[in-house]
Amino acid sequence: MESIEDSIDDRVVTIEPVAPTRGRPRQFCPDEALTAALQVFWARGYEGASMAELTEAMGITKPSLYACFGNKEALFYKALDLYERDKLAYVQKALMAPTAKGVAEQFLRGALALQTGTTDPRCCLGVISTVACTTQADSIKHDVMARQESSSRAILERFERAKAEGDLPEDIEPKALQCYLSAVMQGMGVQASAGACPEQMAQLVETTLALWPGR
Amino acid sequence: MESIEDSIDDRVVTIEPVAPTRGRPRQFCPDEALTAALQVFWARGYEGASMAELTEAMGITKPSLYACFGNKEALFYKALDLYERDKLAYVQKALMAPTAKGVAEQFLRGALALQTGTTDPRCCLGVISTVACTTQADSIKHDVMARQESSSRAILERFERAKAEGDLPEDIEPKALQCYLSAVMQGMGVQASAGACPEQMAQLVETTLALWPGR
DNA sequence: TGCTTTCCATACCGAGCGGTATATAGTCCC
DNA sequence: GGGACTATATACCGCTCGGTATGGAAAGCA
Repeated sequence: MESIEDSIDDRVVTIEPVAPTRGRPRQFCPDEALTAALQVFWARGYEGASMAELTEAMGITKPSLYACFGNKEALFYKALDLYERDKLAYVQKALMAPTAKGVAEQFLRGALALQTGTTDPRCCLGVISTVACTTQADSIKHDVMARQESSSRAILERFERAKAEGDLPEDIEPKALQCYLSAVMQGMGVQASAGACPEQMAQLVETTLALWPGR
Repeated sequence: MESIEDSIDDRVVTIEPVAPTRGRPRQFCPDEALTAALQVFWARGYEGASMAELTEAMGITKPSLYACFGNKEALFYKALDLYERDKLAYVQKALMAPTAKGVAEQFLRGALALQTGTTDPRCCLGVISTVACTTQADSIKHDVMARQESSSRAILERFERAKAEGDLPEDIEPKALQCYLSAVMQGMGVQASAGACPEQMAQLVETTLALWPGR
């Protein structure tokens, strides 16, 4: 299997910045099609989403999909970019909260809102990809893990600053607290995937906040 | 697709209680084969494990597998029984701890030991099955969720008793605390699946215990 | 009106999937 | 020894998978 480095390198959510003026114009909107593809990947995971499902949801045929997006793997990466941009926008805002507890609150409430909404699939796409990609798609898994790692590092740095600023007790290790917060959010994703009711997940968030150390 | 009710109903880990004295004797040990199958399911999930992988790991051919275990679904259920019996034995012991915090500690340390061992796959088979079964295998998913639900109920009842006994603060809801503990353990599974190092996971356990309310 | 270029629709490809038909090998009862 | 019976080995089934070849349709340019 060949790598698709070139299609990974220029990761842009907008597929075709400038429309070619020659030839038959395409009869679908790439952004809308990508949004539909994201819904399918989000609901079924990378390996669980078949090309038949994808093309049907996107409203296009397979040759159109391959011409526009490359292949299944490249399509997933572009959908992942869209996911990060649209659905994970709360991450940047959360990191700017004034205290460590405020950061945790923003993260937990953001994840809760994402996972108890009615329009989008439940669970976190990252959790699905991390746990479910086993057979061939470990390049997918590694990429998703790398993205999660970069966000974990941002939280860690924020918590280190918080400890310096006195938001956290002396006996709390920032790294441990970041792992802990990540674990709670990932656990939320698993429970959402299992169909937990929104009230329970809200209780989970409140409990975590009630037990949070420091301010 | 036909249901396999009959093979689900008589769930026994030991496959054939009495060996038939007639005909050619089978040339493998069903229990050993099932143990090998469990390792494959555990590493790859239900849908990720192919019959080719399973038969190779079990050291038998496909007709032997089908004659002895039924089909892939029945094999998974029997492997799941074995998993619960062998790997989740700590659950029963954990419920008998004297305090709520003791229960949580036993659960967290049991899950930690299971997920940082070197011989077995990481992550929790339940988490894998809950998150990863999307396409056809929702009967698998529902069965796994039902088992998890029964264990959740046992924790809930234990926490209700703990609250009556004064182990938990008044403002802590047992149901919320059970969801919280489950989420932390499921999050541990996700991180183990992502390849987190044992030290980090141990820190996660310690942090959770340090923040635990009550005694 | 050609001609080039790009996109769409249908049908198809090899590979792998879960599952099985068939024939052969091995063990007990008579 | 000869059936009856059961397990094994090989080859195969229909199906779906991701991906593609091919021919025709729609646009700009001449």
